Amino acid sequence: MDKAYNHKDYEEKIYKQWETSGAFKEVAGKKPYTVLMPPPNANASLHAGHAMYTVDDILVRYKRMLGMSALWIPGMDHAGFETQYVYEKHLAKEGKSRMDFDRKTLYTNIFKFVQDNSGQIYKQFKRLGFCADWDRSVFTLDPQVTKQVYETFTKMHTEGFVYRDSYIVNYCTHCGTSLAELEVKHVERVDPLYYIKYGPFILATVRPETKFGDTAIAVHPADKRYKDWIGKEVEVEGLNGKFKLKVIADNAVDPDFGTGVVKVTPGHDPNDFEMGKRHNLEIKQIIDFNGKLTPIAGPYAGMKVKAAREKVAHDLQQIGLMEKIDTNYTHSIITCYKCGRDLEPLTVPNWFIKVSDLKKKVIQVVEDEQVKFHPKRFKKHMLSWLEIMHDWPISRQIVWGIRIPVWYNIDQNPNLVVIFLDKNKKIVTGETKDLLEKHSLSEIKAGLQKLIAPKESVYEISSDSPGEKYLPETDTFDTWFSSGQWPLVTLKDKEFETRFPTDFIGTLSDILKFWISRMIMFSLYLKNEVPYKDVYLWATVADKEGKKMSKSKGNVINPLELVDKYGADALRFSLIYGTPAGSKVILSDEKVKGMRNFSNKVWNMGRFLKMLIEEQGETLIPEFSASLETSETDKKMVSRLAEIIQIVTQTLENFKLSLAAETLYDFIWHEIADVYIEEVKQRQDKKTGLAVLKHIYLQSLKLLHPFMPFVTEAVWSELGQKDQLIASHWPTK
RNA sequence: GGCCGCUUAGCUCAGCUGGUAGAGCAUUCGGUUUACAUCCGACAGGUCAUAGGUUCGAGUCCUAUAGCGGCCACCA
Repeated sequence: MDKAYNHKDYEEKIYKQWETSGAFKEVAGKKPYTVLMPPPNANASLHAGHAMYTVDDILVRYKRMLGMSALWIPGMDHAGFETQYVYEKHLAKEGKSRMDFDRKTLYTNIFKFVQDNSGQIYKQFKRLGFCADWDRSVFTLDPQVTKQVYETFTKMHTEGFVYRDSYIVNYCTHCGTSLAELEVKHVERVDPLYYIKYGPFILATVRPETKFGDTAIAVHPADKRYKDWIGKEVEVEGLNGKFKLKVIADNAVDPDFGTGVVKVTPGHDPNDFEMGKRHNLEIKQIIDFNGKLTPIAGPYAGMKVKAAREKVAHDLQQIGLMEKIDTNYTHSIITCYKCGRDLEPLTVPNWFIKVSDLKKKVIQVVEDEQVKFHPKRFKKHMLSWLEIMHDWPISRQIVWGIRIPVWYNIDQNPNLVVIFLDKNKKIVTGETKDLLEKHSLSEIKAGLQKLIAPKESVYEISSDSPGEKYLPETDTFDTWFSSGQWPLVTLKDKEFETRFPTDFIGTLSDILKFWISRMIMFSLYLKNEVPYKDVYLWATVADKEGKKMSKSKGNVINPLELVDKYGADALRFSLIYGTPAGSKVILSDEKVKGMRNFSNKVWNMGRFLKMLIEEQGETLIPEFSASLETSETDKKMVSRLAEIIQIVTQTLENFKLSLAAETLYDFIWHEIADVYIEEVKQRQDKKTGLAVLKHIYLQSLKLLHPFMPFVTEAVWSELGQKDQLIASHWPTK
């Protein structure tokens, strides 16, 4: 044995041994324990956050040693928007964009791209020692997933949970897609606040260019200044002729902002959109998907939004309708988190899931703790989110994903808006009834990029085309719609009898509401059972300054560099030691180094023990047993071990992994090494002491194994143990 | 504005169902360098944010206040 534990000599070798011996497989006839791995993006590579999967690995190893049929099922997510964006950046380098391809080609290309880049992350997971059953890996675009998603959609449609409606989305006219709440970035900015004359009123707005889309004027119901106007129609002088607007009263209006009067533009503001729903207001689309004003804006049609804003403001000033401009107004705007440009709220027809009935059950199981959260406070988070959870728009205007299985008959729907590449590869946009005069249907089908079907379109649900005269829906499902069914697509049919609900799932708090809530919802809807019993909130990995690691901050640490330097065990222990669930962990070189020292200590204890035994003559050391004549110190250590076993088992059962790790660290280092070994070392006759010491040390290796699998396995075999430590039994006393 | 969390040794943080405080790192001193990329021992360092309350007893429960952080909403 070398003087120091050199992780590079062991990790790869040991991992192979585990894998080829089938140690990661389930075992027939034993009580099942099931953990689902949250699927990382298929084209991603490992970042510090993924290293927190260590928590899952520890539990799986522990339960396996307890004698359960532990199964950790891995997978990968196609990660719709995220992946398509990465691919498009890649395209941009070649001077191309997605507009150069028809839908089908683009999809195929992204598929190839993902395939080339995937697999990397599993290799990296293996370097961290993760003991998942890799043969069971599921990709969210695998046929069985698509099949399940289609079935769910069809069932929900039949039972009235699916509807179409226009929906206001935060649309990036540059990236050509709508963004989810998660993808939106809020930015503080100073913009001019225009006070413009509006009929009898003066109102403040930062967006004068949207006035062509106004369909009401609103005031607060309790505002005395405007009380008499409520319900009346007023005539407003515009830049495009006069028009009449109704004055409505709505609580959403802040009487203290500006003059207390606001213009309502349901087509281009989320707040106004909601107000429009409450008051049944007309939606006028005055900005198109290219970020240009539509013909409704009259002389301003075709102008880009920003230019139009300046021109409108200027023109209003010219004709004396501009009261004043506050140039010092700070407000928060939403921007695209990818390209940084301002987002445009636009309405598009969207597919929705009605959640009010579905979420009731979810609230109940969370309240009853059929699903438990660790730490507990996230139960409250979840409940408060569920309360405000609104209907779920499930369609995304991107290619990379599972297509919504809907088809439109062209004879029945003459007004489908179609964007396609004609046979000369030129983009053509228009409505089917016009397009079909110049183009054949097959030409449209071949070059199809996007289809926008008006809300009242007639459609059929089917995975394949129902006939010749059909065009497909081009929207894909929200990624959460498929990953929300993760528990249902990872298990095999018969496993629902034995492994469902699964036992445990680990996650980060930021996707608790997007992912965890939806999995529970789908699971209750389709199986009438919760998907798992315990939800563990991983700590977020932060840098030395305590800031969350993110690419944009440039403070990411590649965990593999730390593995190279200090070993997988050291990194794993750093993430667990001193890190309760739901907290944050500061990953610094010093900490990992400190933990490397611990793994080295464990190694040297084993090495020293072996030396002492060989010195005494191996055959002369008695077997450890309860009847062995031992000294007081030996006895004390044996009972101390029993206590430690109890504490570690208990803390693991309660998901207090950090306490378990700290207990082991202290016991092994400061009780066994510092005190007990030192004492045995001094003895004249070491034989009995060594028997006890060996026993205690080996039992401790078992306890430590889930946390530091490599060094424990290495030293275990160096001490002549024949069977693998990973397959040994968890000590009970 | 709403909700949640945090505030404990110089730093990073543990402290479960209440019984008058712990670890790691750093610092200082000593030892070892024939288990240990070192390691061991020791000293020092905290009125547990503040103010009330419940209790025989509170870092631990309750209320209020302050500072910090997070999430959500609003921002026309």
